[in-house]
Amino acid sequence: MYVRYFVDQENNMYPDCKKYSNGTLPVQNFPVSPHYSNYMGYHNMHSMDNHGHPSTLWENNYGMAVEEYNYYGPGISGTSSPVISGMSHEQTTYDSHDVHHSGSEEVPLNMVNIQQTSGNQRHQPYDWTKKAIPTSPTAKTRTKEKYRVVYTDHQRLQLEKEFLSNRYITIRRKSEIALNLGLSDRQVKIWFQNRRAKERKLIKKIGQLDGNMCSVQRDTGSISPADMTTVLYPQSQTMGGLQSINNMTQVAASP
DNA sequence: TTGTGTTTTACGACCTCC
DNA sequence: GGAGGTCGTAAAACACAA
Repeated sequence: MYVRYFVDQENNMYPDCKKYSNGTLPVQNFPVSPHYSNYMGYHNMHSMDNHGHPSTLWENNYGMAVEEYNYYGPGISGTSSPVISGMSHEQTTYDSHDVHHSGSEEVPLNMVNIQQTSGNQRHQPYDWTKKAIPTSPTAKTRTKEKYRVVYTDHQRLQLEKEFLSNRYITIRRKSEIALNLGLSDRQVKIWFQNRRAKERKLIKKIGQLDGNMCSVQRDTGSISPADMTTVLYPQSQTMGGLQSINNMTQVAASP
């Protein structure tokens, strides 16, 4: 559904190299749209109270997530990225121990083991819990007390890996990643949205700095996401870690 | 330490599609 | 009508120079 929409949209939107000056992505070979009419929403998003105990700050207001999906495409076929060549969805590893279970409840990683991430201990565990937390389940907006967690390096790294594999995530993969990383489906979805926006921003910036983007496409006929990834992240083939990704993006973003 | 610029989550508005 | 998309933006988190 939406996939075809974007294929069409992007085909129409970016018939030529102007797409880059618009800061948008090149056309991708997206899979045929998955059937996800049964998709009912995202999983519970848990939070913790001031004592570090899980609480359902944002309870699922949209019903239970449906675990069964009729069909899902094989992901982005024909877009095997050289950046992560050989890494399929199945090969993208997630550490099961990263999902912390408290009783029967699954607690988002970033709210549980921040202290475990990135030995530099840049993030202080539970710092966010020290701030005012809406006491009402309905107080989920940011109007008064903005609610924003900082994802762990591991979460971001895995999301980056997935993004390098597929710019657009299928319902199944979204659920899998959400489960494995202890995030909600909604968080994964929004992360991908923000990540695409970030890439468009980078592309736009690069396009402004270097008008060669048009010539790149002209020379290659069309530029694949993998090619674009190589342009954006020339050092990322080793996937040495999130820090390298961050450095690369910062380099790409810097004038 | 502080001020400032950048990046990262999260959301609302609006869109298209089915 | 509900899904997810982009776009713009708020605000927290972060980086870094002074």
